[in-house]
Amino acid sequence: MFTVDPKSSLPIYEQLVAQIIRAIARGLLRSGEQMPSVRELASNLLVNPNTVSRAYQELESCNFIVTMRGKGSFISDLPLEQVKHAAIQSHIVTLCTVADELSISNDDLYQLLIQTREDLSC
Amino acid sequence: MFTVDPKSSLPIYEQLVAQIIRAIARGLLRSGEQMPSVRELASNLLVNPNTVSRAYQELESCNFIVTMRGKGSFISDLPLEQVKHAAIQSHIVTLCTVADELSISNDDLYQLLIQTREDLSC
DNA sequence: ATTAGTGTACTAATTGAATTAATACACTTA
DNA sequence: TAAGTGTATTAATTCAATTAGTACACTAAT
Repeated sequence: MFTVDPKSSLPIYEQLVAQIIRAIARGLLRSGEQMPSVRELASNLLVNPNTVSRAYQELESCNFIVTMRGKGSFISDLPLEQVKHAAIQSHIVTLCTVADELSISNDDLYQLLIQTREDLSC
Repeated sequence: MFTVDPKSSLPIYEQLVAQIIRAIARGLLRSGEQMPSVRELASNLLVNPNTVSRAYQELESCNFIVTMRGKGSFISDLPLEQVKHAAIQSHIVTLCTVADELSISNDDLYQLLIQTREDLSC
């Protein structure tokens, strides 16, 4: 279900986080569904269980999953929109901070955003 | 004119970059004006000339200043708006990339932006 | 109680990037 | 030629990030 490249400069646990978020956003993983156990996934991917645990902790800190010691990790049942907004918030704060420092207006910011998204989708 | 804290976790050259950008955005440094030389500023701040040079290079890569070997570094004469947009572009790309991954719409993004900027100005 | 399953705390090794400095070089102008 | 400018190169150092080994803690079923 998931794959990992140990040679990538992107940390293994980040690779996992990205894949799992994508799977949730696409509806491949649904609310309440149980994730593979830390040891099981670690064994499949040939990495240390702590590495998978780290990924799960990142996901839990963004409320994408809920984890219960002794039971397992489960896809969160919070509204997906809410979770996604929380997940992107830090990036927005960063952008706004820089925009403030440079005195860039909201309108300018929005124009740049629209343009950039169009460019990225090509 | 500028100050620096060697004990800060923020690198010295980043501290300099931030201060100089702020000074330009506020009009304290004007188009065409010559910056202090690398050695002079380094000597004032008690840091290595390369550290100042690094800051100047960052600024030049964002087109805030123009630098000429043997002559000195000068505040860019590009339109300020253009320079500011270039300076914020990388943050926008990051945000858009994450938004794509989470399938967040432009409208949602804009709402979050507006809200965050209001919150920050309090 | 025991067992097998779950996640996690703690520690330590290792790597690797980031930062800064020393030094020597290259260019410009007077 | 001299004194000023920025910069390339190298290396030392620090420091955070990543990962793994191991032992612990919790849950549920038997």
